[in-house]
Amino acid sequence: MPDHIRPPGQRVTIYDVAHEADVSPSTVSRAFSRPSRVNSETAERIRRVAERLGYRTNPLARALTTSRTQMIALVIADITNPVYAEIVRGAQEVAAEGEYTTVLIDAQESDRLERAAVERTMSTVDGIVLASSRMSDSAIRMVAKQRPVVVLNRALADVPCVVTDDPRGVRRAAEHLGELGHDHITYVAGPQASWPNGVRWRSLLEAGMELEIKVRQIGPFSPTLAGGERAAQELCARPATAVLAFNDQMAIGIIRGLSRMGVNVPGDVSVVGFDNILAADIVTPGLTTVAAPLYAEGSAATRHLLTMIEGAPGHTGRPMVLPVRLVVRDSTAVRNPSPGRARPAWVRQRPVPGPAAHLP
Amino acid sequence: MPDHIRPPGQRVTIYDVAHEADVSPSTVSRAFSRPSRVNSETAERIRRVAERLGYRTNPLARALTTSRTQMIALVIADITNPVYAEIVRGAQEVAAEGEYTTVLIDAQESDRLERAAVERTMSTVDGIVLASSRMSDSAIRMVAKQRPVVVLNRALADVPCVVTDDPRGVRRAAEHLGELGHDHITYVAGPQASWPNGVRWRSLLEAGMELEIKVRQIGPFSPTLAGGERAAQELCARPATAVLAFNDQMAIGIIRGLSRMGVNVPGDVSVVGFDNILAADIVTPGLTTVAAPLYAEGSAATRHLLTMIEGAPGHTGRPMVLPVRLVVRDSTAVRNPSPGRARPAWVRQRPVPGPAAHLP
DNA sequence: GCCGCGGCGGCAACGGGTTGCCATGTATTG
DNA sequence: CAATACATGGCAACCCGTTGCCGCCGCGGC
Repeated sequence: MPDHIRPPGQRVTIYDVAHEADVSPSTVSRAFSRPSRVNSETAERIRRVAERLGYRTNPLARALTTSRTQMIALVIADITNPVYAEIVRGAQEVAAEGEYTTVLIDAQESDRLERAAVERTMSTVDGIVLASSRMSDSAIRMVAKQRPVVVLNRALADVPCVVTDDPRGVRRAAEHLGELGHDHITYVAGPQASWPNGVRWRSLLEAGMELEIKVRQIGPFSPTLAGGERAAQELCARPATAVLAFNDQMAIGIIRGLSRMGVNVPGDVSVVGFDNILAADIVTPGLTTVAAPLYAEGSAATRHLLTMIEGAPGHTGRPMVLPVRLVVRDSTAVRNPSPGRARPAWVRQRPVPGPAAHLP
Repeated sequence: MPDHIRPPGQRVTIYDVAHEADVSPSTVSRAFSRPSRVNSETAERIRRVAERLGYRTNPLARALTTSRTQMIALVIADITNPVYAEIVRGAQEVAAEGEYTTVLIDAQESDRLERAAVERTMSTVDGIVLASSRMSDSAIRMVAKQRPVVVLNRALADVPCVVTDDPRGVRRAAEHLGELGHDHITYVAGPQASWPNGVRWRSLLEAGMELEIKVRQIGPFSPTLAGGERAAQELCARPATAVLAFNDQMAIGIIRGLSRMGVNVPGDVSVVGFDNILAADIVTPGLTTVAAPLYAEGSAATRHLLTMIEGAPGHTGRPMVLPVRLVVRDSTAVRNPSPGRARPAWVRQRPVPGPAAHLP
């Protein structure tokens, strides 16, 4: 029982410890932050007193002078989107190793909210990982000027970036569809503020050139199940036999929307997604999709961020590119032969709008 | 162009603004934190100068004296679990209204990690929402002694709590299964550290009593797809016609596991889940499940937390209970009649272990 | 015996705001 | 016109650690 009276609910400070251990506050401070700078016996005594009093160093006060909070921010575009879960895990793992706390910020797919949140948080963290940022390039650079920043899923000059090899993923998807006999691929676009959205479309354009597959784009749609279902409606008006969706959630929405309208996947339409989220495996039919190394994305970005925080210059040359792979499941199949017709067989002259038009 | 030379990369402080606006630092401080305390013209001038210089108040420095950081922590058990997404959204909404920043902490289903993270973060936030905490009661109380805390999905004396009406949800599920002719329900347990897990089991026991339905429990299993698949294996060894799973992810795992072994859902076995995650709607067959008002959970808990932070006494009497509802989809059906047999028809004498034992 | 050096601990300034208290100056009231 | 009240702004202490610098002490070398 400490004879020193501690008012309850009051934090214990180095001054309390110093008083109790009969040393100066600076010695207490050093006992924790620079143990080599103080006699080991004294340090031990201080540590024991601190323990007894329940002393915890106040990170805010420490940060005020050192301007290091041992916290990093991880900003994700949409917590509702399961892709981020694995990215978060990867980031947390690395951060924890380096004794950093990760604070997660959900931008809710909003440029404005993201900026506001970053603005507020910036000064309390040592660095920031922007995963799929919806902010403008200039806004990102502004942030990067004030704090170490690593950008994920987006390439940007002068700021360290980690991206996945989407062009290769798109290429593999296009090859796969081509091999199945498809000569036309419709890209269902996601948010225009999303950088990979542009990359994927351009990659598809390019792959289409080389593989002699025609491509077109519809959208943009919201990158959600609902967005996919809306896309399905539009697909009915402008039919296709092969669809590449911006992400898995949209792809699943498309499959559902199409099925509801009596279109068979993969019989009538093949659908490919992006990300390989868990649901891609549980939906019927299983979704063929381009899988990204999500965990690795999170950990790579964070590792890079930590080295920057430790003083290394941000490697701003080329973005770090992580490999992807095509996971083939049951949502893609050989093209439904529709001899002599430009349009696929399932298209009725007047596509029935709205839900539930099951074929007999 | 300010004539005052600002060294680049250096933060602008109230002293800079004070110098430029020709007032004392305290006046600048008040101009922001207590505008009524300073002449409105002066305040306006100060604000303009601050704007011009790009001044931002340093939240750490402010917190040092006020011990208010305008941040709250939201600790979730597992970011991989989609239920938390909506909870997070609800919490963020309310927090944002009150000008608070939400920092998310993922406990990764680990008591130890959760404690460590809370320990580290506690002193930098004004309050904490513990959503599905895996910590011990005493650990939670310890935290609650130092900071305002609201606990979600768990009831605990002396700490404000928000819970869902699981007993009623279980009761509704049992009634539903009973009406379909099931006289035996197997509960597939989730993590033992999860408080709702115990509640759900006990509620099922009770409902079984009243409705004259036999109940039993298997598990615990991990509350994931994989956990559900393992449970499916065990269900083969100890067959059942009706299953209530701890959550949707497990329920979906069970459906998949059973189908892989040739068991039909809902033909042979009815499955009910908990939470009504998005995937419950996209899995085949659609999952019958007990839906919780996730968004409301997050917002209610946070609202309560904010009032506590503003000084209101935490309402620790009875936990706040939110209503649930049963969402009936296709994973439940009339019990497969298996006349004169104690065991359901699909059980072979020696259940085939391992995957893929499709019936002809 | 004197000097230099290394180990250790204290002093005091600092980081960036916040706030209690007081000194003005002006408006209100009797 | 004196007395009082209020609006406004400055001074200085404080929040809690961190760190540059200095002084003290003991030891070894010349």
